[in-house]
Amino acid sequence: MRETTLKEIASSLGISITTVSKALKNYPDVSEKTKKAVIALAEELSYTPNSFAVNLRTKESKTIGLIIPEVVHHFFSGVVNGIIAEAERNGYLVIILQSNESLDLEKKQVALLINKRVDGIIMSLSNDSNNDVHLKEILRKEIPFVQFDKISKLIPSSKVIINDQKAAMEAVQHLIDVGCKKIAHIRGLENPQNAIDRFLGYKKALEKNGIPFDSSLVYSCKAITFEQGVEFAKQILEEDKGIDGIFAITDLVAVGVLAHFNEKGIQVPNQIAVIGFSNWLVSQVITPKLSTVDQPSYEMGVAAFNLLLEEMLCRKEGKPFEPKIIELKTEVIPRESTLRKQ
Amino acid sequence: MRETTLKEIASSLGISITTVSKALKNYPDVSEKTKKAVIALAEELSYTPNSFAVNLRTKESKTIGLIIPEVVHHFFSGVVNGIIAEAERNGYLVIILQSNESLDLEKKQVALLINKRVDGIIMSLSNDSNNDVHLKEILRKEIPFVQFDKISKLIPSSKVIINDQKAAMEAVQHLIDVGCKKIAHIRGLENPQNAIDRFLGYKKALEKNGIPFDSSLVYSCKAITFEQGVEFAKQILEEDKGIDGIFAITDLVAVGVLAHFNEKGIQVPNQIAVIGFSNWLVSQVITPKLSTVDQPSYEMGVAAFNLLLEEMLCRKEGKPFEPKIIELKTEVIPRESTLRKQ
DNA sequence: GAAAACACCGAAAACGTTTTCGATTTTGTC
DNA sequence: GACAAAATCGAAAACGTTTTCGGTGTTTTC
Repeated sequence: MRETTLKEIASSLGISITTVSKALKNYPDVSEKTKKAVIALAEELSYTPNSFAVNLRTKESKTIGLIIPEVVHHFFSGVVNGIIAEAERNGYLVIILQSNESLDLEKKQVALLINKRVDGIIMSLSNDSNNDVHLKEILRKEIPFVQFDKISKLIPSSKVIINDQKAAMEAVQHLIDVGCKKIAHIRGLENPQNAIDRFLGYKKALEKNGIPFDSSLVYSCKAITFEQGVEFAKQILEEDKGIDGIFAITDLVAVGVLAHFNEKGIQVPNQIAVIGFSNWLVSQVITPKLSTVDQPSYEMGVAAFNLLLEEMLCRKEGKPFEPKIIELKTEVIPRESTLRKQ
Repeated sequence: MRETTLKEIASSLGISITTVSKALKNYPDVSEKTKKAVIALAEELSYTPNSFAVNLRTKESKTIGLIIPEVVHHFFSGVVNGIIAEAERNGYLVIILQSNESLDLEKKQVALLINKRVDGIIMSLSNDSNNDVHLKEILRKEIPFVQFDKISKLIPSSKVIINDQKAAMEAVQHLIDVGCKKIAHIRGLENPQNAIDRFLGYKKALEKNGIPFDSSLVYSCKAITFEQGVEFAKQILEEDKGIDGIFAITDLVAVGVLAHFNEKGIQVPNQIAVIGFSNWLVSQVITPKLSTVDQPSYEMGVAAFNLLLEEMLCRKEGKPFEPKIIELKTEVIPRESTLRKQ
């Protein structure tokens, strides 16, 4: 299947390649007559420009790269949606790579995208990634770059984030508002900024309400799983410390807690109230429905792409670019797991 | 940031571009000495070939396109994972597009991929897609093409599928095996082959066990949602037909059913047993844990890419390609929602 | 010592497009 | 009718690579 080229149209019409090209791009120095003829023939032969040649000539591919730790995660799926949709709306395609939380893989993938010469890169870092040379390389090459969600504060690029600390504070405040006096926190792994910030938010909320912080009420996940939630729920019941509220690092873990409480006949929320984080699909279909904090994932994707686009346009004109940071609003969503009957 | 080119290396070493290119690609007609020199300098200048130029010259981009109805779906996330991982392992990148179940969008996206000149296309069709011209166009252009999951039987391309009918039969057989006598089916939308095949499997299983088919026991979803499950559960209880088993088109719907039954105090599985389909994450964390049918999503992605790769290699050598169909095994996963205490 | 074989290199074409700049033709003006 | 201005076109370079094919010069063979 030979594809039609400008050359074919040109020779078929007895004019030059230049003129054909200009006609199709509506240059002012081509007569209406020839424009019509060219466009008609192009249509007939269903001409479409060879993007490889265009890329080479224009030095851009209208393609961006996206690296995320995992697609399966509900939150990332939402972001991916937003990025893809917004990119497409602007004539860009998206190459997606998954680091699977592996720093090595992440480095390889950055290198891959750089030498594919994508027009820009959007990333959410893997847990161990921080200030490494592969991220600096992106900046050094002046490749438009946006970080979102799991970011490195040390890399001065545009960013789209939520205020995890504030969001966590609000979640814990919500527990306090419904009457919880002794609130436990099931926190995430050690490294990720997310986990740290949410923990700090938990602490601050307690402080603000004059509740003394008690480190024995903090349970640290070894992995972010349902089973981990079940386990801590079991432990909490056994320890019988009088905990009446739990803030979990994420919905999946919270659901594990709920499952165990259901099994043991613990009344949620009246005995113990539970709130999660991220508004996973599962939080809406579990019994009792899980209160949580909604992260605007789709909007995050849209914002990330738009920041990238801004930088791409700016760089194209040779101007220097000033990174921007967008902080999106989160929202506590109260559901059955915290709605106490007074 | 100027990127190093072959030309720069050549003039810097006082040799021709040709020789540099050959040296880097380890051609036999370059002396070891010049090879070493070239490689050393290339390393030093951190040369990487301009992929735009390579694409143009070689007419391939080592990039494939993937169109799916939605990423958020747990099953598709798994497939995407498999495709991306296997593609990367073979030096290919993946451009992902989402049709959002819109035929129009799907058509545009196929056109987009075609004129991006991806090396191949993998697709799961939107619900209304079937035998349309955009799919035929892919074949006509002899672009390597693999369909998976939601396929069109009318388009002769390679395919990776599960046997929905057989899987559904096994699910229903499982219900029968645990003692269900009157089994309802909550089926999917009208068009998708999936929904049709699962319905047929339901019917066949009944037949095989001498249970008369009763069309009033089939409930048709208007949308595949949790709420739809709740609604049908309500209806089933109100109608009080003596239904003691339910096979739902997918886990999400089944979870809706369970939620309502939980609320109404219906004993699952002893009064009514429930089985879903697809093994969503949610099925493992709901109470009672939902029996379901596991679809090997990751393996599906791997298989799809490998079929595509096979065709890409074949076409490259100018040979004709014979489409292959791979059928992957599914497995009934019995959990609490069907495990009756005898 | 001539012929053949071999080792090494480079010129040049090709991939298909975009854009600059100069050339030609047409139109307008007095 | 002469000249300027405007309208229209095309040659050619450029993007950076890959690959064919021919040309040297050197070594081997009998």
